Amino acid sequence: MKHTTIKDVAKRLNVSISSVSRAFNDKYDIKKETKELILKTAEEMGYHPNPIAQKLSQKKTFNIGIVVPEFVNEYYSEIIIGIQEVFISHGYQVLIMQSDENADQELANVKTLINNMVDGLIIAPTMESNNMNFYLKQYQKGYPIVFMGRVEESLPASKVLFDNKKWSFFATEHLIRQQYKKIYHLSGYKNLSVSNDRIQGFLKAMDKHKIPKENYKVIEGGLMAKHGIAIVEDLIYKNDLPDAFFCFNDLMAFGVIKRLKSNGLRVPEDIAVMGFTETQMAELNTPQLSSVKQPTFEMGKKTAELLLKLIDKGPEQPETIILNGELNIRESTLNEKVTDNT
Amino acid sequence: MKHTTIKDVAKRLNVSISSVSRAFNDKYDIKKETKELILKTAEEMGYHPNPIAQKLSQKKTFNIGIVVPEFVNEYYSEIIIGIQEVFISHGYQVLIMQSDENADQELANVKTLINNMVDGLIIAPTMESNNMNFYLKQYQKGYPIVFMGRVEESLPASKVLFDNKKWSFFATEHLIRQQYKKIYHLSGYKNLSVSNDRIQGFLKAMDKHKIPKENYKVIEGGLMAKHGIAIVEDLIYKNDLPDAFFCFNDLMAFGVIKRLKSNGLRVPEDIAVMGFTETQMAELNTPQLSSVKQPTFEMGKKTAELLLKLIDKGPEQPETIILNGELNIRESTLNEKVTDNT
DNA sequence: AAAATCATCGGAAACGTTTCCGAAAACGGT
DNA sequence: ACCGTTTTCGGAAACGTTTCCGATGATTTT
Repeated sequence: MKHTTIKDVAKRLNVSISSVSRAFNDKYDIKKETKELILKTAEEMGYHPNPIAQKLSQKKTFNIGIVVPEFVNEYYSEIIIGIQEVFISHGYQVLIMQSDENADQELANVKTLINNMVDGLIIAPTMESNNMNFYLKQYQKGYPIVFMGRVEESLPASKVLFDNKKWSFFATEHLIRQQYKKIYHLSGYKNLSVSNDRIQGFLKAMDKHKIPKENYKVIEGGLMAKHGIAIVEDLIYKNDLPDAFFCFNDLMAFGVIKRLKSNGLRVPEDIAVMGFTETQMAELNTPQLSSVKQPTFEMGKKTAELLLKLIDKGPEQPETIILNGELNIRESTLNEKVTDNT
Repeated sequence: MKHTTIKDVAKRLNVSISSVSRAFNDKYDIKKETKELILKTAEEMGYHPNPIAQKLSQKKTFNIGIVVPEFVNEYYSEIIIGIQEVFISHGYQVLIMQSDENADQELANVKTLINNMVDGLIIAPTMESNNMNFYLKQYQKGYPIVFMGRVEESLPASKVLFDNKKWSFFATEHLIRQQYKKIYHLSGYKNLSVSNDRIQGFLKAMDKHKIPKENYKVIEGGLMAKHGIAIVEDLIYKNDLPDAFFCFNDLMAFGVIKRLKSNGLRVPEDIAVMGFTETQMAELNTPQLSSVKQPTFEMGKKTAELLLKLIDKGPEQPETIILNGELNIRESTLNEKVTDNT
C-alpha cells in the first residue's frame, strides 16, 4: 500500500522534484533526454502522480456532479452515459446523485456536491421549486452549472432541452390523421414545465385541426404506470373512454394498455395509445407502442460539452440547445380503417 | 470563488490553526467554549473544510469505485442505488463506471479508478476473464475489493451472490408442475458463471422429475431481446418448439413472446414463457410475465457494507453472502388445464 | 572579449488540512 | 508553597504535488 512518490523518483535519479514534475507535465524547460529518462524510471518504479495532491495544488478536483431525479428508468441512465463519455475522456470523474423526485433531497445533493468542490454541476431538476433561486445564485456567483430537461426556456443559464411542445404536437397530429375522433391526453404533473409544454403541443394540434372542445381532454396523470391504470379505471367507471390516449410517457402508456386489456378492450382496434420518451420496451410490447424518441445520449453529450466550455472558458453568453426527436409509429396507434399512414 | 480557509478563521479569532481543526474534528483536547466559538464564527464566515486538503492529509479519498457491465437496465441501477445509500450516509462519494460487457473496458475502468485512488472497489465483472487475476492480485496486496454477481463461489474474496442455481431450479420446477412436458432453457452466455448456475438448476429439476432427455434442451442465448427472437425464429424454422421456454432474463423472454406472437402463437395457451431477474415491465406486459425477482437493492446494500467493513477493519476472513429471491408466478406460465397452482 | 540571451535545472513556497510534540496554564493534593 | 496532573493550546512537520524565482553554464550577439 506504500505509494512511491515524486520524491522517490527524484532521489533515485539525483534530480530535483521539479524536474520530475516537469517531465510528467510536458513542460518546455526540460531537456528531452532527462525527460525521457525520468519517465522511463518512473514507469519502472511504478510511479503514478497522486491525484489528490495534484488537485490540491491545481485547485481543481476534476470531479463534476450530476443530480437527476432518478436513474432506474432508461431515460436518465442514457443521458448520464452521454455525459460520462465526454467527461471521462477529458480526465474528469463524475459523481451521480439522485433526488428521487424530491426537491429537498435535490437541494441537499447539490449542496453535498458543492461541498465536495466539484468543478461543475449538471442539474436535471425534479420540478420548478424555489431551489432554482439557490442554483441561479450559485451560477451567478460564477459556479459552473448547466441545466437539463425540466426547466423553462427563459432560465438565464446554459441548458439543454427537448422540444416537447413540437413533438407533442406531432404525436397528437398523428393521432388526428389516423382519424381518432376523441383524444385524451394523460399529462404529467402540472408543476413540471415539460408537462405544460406537452399539453401546449396537444392543444395546438387540437386547435389547428379544429377539434371541438367536447372531443378532447387533458387529464393530469403522473410519471408511473399506476397513474395510467388509475385514470383508465376512473374513466371506465364514468363511462368516458376516448378513441385514443396520448400519454406523458411510455410507462403510463403501458399502464393504460394493461388496464384497457383487462377490461376486454383491444389496442389499437378499440382504443389507440401513444407514449412519449421512448423506452426499449416500446418495440417489445404487445402491441408495439408508438412513441416519441428523445435523443438521450446526445442530450447528455451536449450538456457535458456546455459545462466543459463553461469550466474552461468561464461564463459567457448562456447557451440554450433545443434538440429534436423522432416520432416512431407502431401498432398501438394504427387505425386499420386508414390506408394512408403518413 | 475565493474560499475562506482554516487560516482565515484562525486569524479572525486569534487562535491557532490546530485549534480550529480540533474544533471541527471533535477532538478531546479543546475547551468546550472555544470550540463553540470557533464553530459559530466559522459558520458566520461560511467556512467549510476543503475536502481535497483533508483527503491529502488523511491519505484517504473518501471515494469508492463501482464497475458494472451497464446501468441502462434496472438491475444494476437498483444495485447501485443500494450501494450509494450506504456509502453516501458514511460520507463517501461513489464513482460509477460501466464496462459495456467488455472485459478490456472493465480492466481499463478498474485501473482508472485505482489511479484515482478510490478507497475501495466494487466489481461486478462482465465475465470470467483473466482480469480476475489482476483483481485478485490487487486484493491480495491489500486493496479493498468486493465482488458482486457474476463470480464463482470459490473466489477467495468477499462477494455478494444470488443463488441462481436454486431459483432456476424453482422456476423450472414450477413449469414442470404446470405440466408443461417439453421445456427449453434459453441460457445466457456460457462463459458467465451465472449462466452455468442457472443451467445447473434447470438440469437438476429435469433430473429430479425424471424428464426424458428428448423433452428438454439448453440453448445458448445471450442477454438481449434480439437473442430470444433469433432463437425462436430458428426453432420455428426447424419446427422444434417446446411447451415452455425458461429464459435467462426478462428481456430475452419479451423477445421470445414477441416472436411467438408474430407467428400466431399465444402465450401461455400455446407456449408458456418464464423470465428471470424481474423487471418492472413483467407486470405490465401482456401477458404478465412470470419471473424470479432478485433483491437488487439489498444486494447493493450488503455489498457496500462488506466493502465498508473491509476498508475500516482491514482484510479479515473473506465473506460470501448469498441472497434469496422470489418466484413471481404470473399469466405467462399458467396452464389452464392445471387447477392446482402451487 | 564582454555582454546578452537561452536552455536547463534546483530550491522553496504554496495549496489547506491533520497531527505530533511540547509548552503554558490551571488545578488538585500534600 | 511546592509538585505532579490535567487541560488547553500553539508551532511545525507532514501529506504530494505544481510553479515561481533565481542560478548556472552554454551559446549567441555585439
